[in-house]
Amino acid sequence: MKPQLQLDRQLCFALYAASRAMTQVYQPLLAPLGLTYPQYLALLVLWEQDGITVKRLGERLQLDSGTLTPLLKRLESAGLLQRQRSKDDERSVLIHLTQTGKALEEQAAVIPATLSCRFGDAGGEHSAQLRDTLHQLTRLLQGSSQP
Amino acid sequence: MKPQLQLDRQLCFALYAASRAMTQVYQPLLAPLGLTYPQYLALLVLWEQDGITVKRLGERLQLDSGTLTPLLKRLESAGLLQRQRSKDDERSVLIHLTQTGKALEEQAAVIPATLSCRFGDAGGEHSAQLRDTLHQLTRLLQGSSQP
DNA sequence: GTAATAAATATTGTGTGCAATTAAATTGTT
DNA sequence: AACAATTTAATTGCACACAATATTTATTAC
Repeated sequence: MKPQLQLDRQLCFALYAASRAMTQVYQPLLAPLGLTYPQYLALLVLWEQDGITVKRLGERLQLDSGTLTPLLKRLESAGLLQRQRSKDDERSVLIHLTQTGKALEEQAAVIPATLSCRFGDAGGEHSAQLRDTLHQLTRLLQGSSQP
Repeated sequence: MKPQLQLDRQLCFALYAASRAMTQVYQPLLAPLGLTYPQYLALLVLWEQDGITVKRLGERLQLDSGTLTPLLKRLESAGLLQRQRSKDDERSVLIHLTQTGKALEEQAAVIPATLSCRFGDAGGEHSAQLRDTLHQLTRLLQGSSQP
């Protein structure tokens, strides 16, 4: 057995397990809103900036059209947003929240509060530091594949 | 706009993005071995402990049979392992690496070295600390859903 | 101004993840 | 022993991720 291959020593597995555990914590909070976790992330972006393109959304979430197109179609048929070709540049598709989609932000607003109640420090100093470390790591990892 | 809903403030998104970025770094290193990233993780466990059950593997990876059964079938048809019902308890399925599956460990062994070369500290103190923090977080998150 | 190139999205196909259900075997209880 | 409850995998169905390709539109070269 090669020690450098032990599962529990792998940063990659620690990330993978933590990310999935996090998703599972969100899932019951999102179910009442009829959202999946990636759909929620997409809406976080749209609540910040409505009327952006699929490309811009993909940049924020680090997801490509292969993932976003069907996801956005589902949100569209749920009545939360509309997709329409840009008139300036007909290659682009603009995403606009509907009133329903905008209104959902009110219900989503309680989620972070619920989580910090449940986990104490979840919104605090410690978690902000971890978050920043992870963002740094992400940049480092992404930088390596595009020299 | 509600500040507590900003994407970049969410620990959950930092995790999600980092985990996917990590997977993408591994992907080109695993492709020559004919492995996907979750398949690699499963093999990490099996190189540590051959002949375990699907249940035990699922406990280590935090994955259920819905994910593992098809994944293991693919590894079986790739000739890396065999699945057989336990004679002691016919509910269980034992997983045994083939010679090919065992031999693959040699090729996989260079992956951690490649990564620490590329990222400097990737195998060092700093990353070990991040890894432990993430494992703690995972335990915290998992504990909350099963009181 | 047209041909080549690039950019944005959509489509296709494969492989996860995971909830929910099913099926079979084992264990516990009476 | 008989039967209920539990355990273990497999199956089904849905929603991502993502590579690869196709399609449409815009930009660049000439």
